[in-house]
Amino acid sequence: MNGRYSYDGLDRILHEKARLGLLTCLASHPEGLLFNDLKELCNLTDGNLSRHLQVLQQNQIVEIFKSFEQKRPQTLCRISVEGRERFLAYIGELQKVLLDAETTSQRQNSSQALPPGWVPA
Amino acid sequence: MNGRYSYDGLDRILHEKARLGLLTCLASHPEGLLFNDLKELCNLTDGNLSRHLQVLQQNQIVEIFKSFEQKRPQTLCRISVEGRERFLAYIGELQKVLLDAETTSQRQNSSQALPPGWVPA
DNA sequence: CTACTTACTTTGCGATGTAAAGTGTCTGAA
DNA sequence: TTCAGACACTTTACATCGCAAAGTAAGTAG
Repeated sequence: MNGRYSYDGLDRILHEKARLGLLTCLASHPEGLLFNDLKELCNLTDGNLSRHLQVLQQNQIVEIFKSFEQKRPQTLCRISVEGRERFLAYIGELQKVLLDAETTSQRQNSSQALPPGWVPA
Repeated sequence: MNGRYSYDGLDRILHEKARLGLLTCLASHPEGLLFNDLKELCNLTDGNLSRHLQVLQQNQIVEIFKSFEQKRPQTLCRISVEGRERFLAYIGELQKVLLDAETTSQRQNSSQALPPGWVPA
């Protein structure tokens, strides 16, 4: 059996600070969001956002659309059906982590009271 | 103001699949755990575990102790007081993510019905 | 004395995330 | 009409990171 605390369901693609923010954001806005909206909502730089969207698109987690609005290029980003599924599965695993974390024993070890024979490394 | 979805509280050191497992595990076992217990609980290879513990120790998140039990070296690992604080703060931020994720709109976009003028990238 | 096990540590390297630089188009001023 | 600057991204370069594989050291069995 796999380790109780291995959390294999934590999809590497989604388990990334920036991308986790992006996906959470996109999941709450199923109609899609523009590049600049995403940039500000997730507090990312242009290059950063571009790169992460590329990764998400290549993994079929988001769909990217282009157009020209008022003579300027615009990028619209939308979470895909598959992306939503993967995101929900990921979130489910996160809930497991939180559940495990809540069972954290309250008693503190206070950096002392170690059986003899142990020396700090 | 920072982006609504930037999740700055997601401490990079803790926001790592393996280390998140390790910390969750260690937080639930404040008396500490042996190298091999951790290895199995978190389903990690020796090298992997060694490396992550080193990172966690250098960041004062865990304390490492050595001893010889039955003529074999033993490594005991325990979450530090500071480590527990950082872990709880991290978990708090995770809860925010889950809360945001739950507000996910149910209506699906079904990969269609896009305003005209948009073309797939 | 040799091979094997245990308990890790170190090394090497490919993959990843990010800042900085670059590209292309449009707009307004000189 | 030319040049600077804004806008909307994309590409590049690099340093960091995670991980598997190899290495170390000490004890044990044959």
